[in-house]
Amino acid sequence: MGRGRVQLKRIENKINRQVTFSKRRAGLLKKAHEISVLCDAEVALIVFSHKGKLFEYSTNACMEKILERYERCSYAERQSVSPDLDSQGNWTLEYNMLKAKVELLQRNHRHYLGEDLDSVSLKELQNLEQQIDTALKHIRARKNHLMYQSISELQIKIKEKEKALAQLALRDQQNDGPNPSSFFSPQPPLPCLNIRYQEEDTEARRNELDLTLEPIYSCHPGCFGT
Amino acid sequence: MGRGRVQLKRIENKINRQVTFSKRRAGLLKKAHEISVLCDAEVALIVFSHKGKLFEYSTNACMEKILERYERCSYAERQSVSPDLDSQGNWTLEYNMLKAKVELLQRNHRHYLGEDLDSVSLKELQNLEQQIDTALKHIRARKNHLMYQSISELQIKIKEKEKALAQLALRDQQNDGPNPSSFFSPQPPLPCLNIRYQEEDTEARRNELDLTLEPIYSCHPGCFGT
DNA sequence: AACTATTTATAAGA
DNA sequence: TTCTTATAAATAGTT
Repeated sequence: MGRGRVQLKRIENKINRQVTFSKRRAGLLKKAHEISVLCDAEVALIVFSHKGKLFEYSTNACMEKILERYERCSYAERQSVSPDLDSQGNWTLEYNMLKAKVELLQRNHRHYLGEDLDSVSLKELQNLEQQIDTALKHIRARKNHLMYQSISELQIKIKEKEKALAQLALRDQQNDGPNPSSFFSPQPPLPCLNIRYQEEDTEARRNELDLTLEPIYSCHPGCFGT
Repeated sequence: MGRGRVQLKRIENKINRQVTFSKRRAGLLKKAHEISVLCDAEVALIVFSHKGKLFEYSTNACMEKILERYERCSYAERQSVSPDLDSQGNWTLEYNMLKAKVELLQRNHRHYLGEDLDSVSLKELQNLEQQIDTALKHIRARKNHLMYQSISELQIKIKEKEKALAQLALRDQQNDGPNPSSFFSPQPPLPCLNIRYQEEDTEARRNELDLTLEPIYSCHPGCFGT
């Protein structure tokens, strides 16, 4: 488009190059705008001149949005290109803080399990020991509480059963006349608690309330891999 | 450029729009490439079709570099553009996973401290108790180990001091002739260990090795605020 | 996808 | 730079 064919190679003449740059830049921006309007496309065009001057066009003048969209879309294609420096500003700060937090918590976690203690000082060990000792007391207290609770519940249940049986026996007696076999004495409370039943019951309740808790105390928590 | 003038407005006919988009897109990419080569310019061109498909051109195929340069250059112009939404695409996923991890770890943490046990089932309490009991044993073993170690070190130190004193006494004796006062018996090992010294010594070592450990076991770890 | 009549872009010159 | 103009390129509508 012009007098004489154009070879696709750098224009060596500085003046010519500058002139051509101005003209073609205008054309390029115009065409970018046109396709954007005509075809309802989103376009971002960034041009740096040889001397470093910046020219840009973006649909609806929201360059950032388009660049963001670009990063999102192109992520699927590239696998691990470093993310926009731009985006790193706030995100990476918080992200890295979170990461540090996780690491600290995990180390913490190991220490609470009595692992990786080599780097822990004597003073810290003493603190740790005291905290864990306290924790153990709380846990045992809570456990005892739960067990006493279940004992009470079981005893109440047994009493209800006894009452029901007694009423049934009474009715039998009224219907069939006196019957010595129905005059059994109330059963004494079971001396041996059915702890197994208690466990299952409690676990069932837990599963209703909090499904995510299960793996926490397992020895190999899947989601906390190194 | 074509049969009939083109109005700068969205092409309503879907087929037409799609065709025009294809043609003009090719032209635009070509022109972007041409200005890049002819004028030694750096160009980044991003086009999203109406349907969301991404097309791009960038000088030397280094889009990220150019976008970074753009961000750097345009930063001076804009003052406070909101952080990239773009970055959110990939980031938020990982970010949210991290956040969940932190929450889980923190809950874990509280449980290991014997707090917030209301939602923990009896079975879990038993696991927890056992794990913490084991941990406590490890911690106490490690603590004992450290204390025995420091006892040994202190005893060695004392022996060395004794030796030095004995030699000094010997020399005094040789230089000044026999002197009954220099014939003191070696000091017996201190019956009471100077634990305070030990603590400070250990803490000093810890501070060299690991500055970040300090707040872990305090009751109000600053960086773990709610 | 290919063709072609036109419009547009632009290289060179002023 | 900007304007002009001859000509190359791009492309709208058609096949």
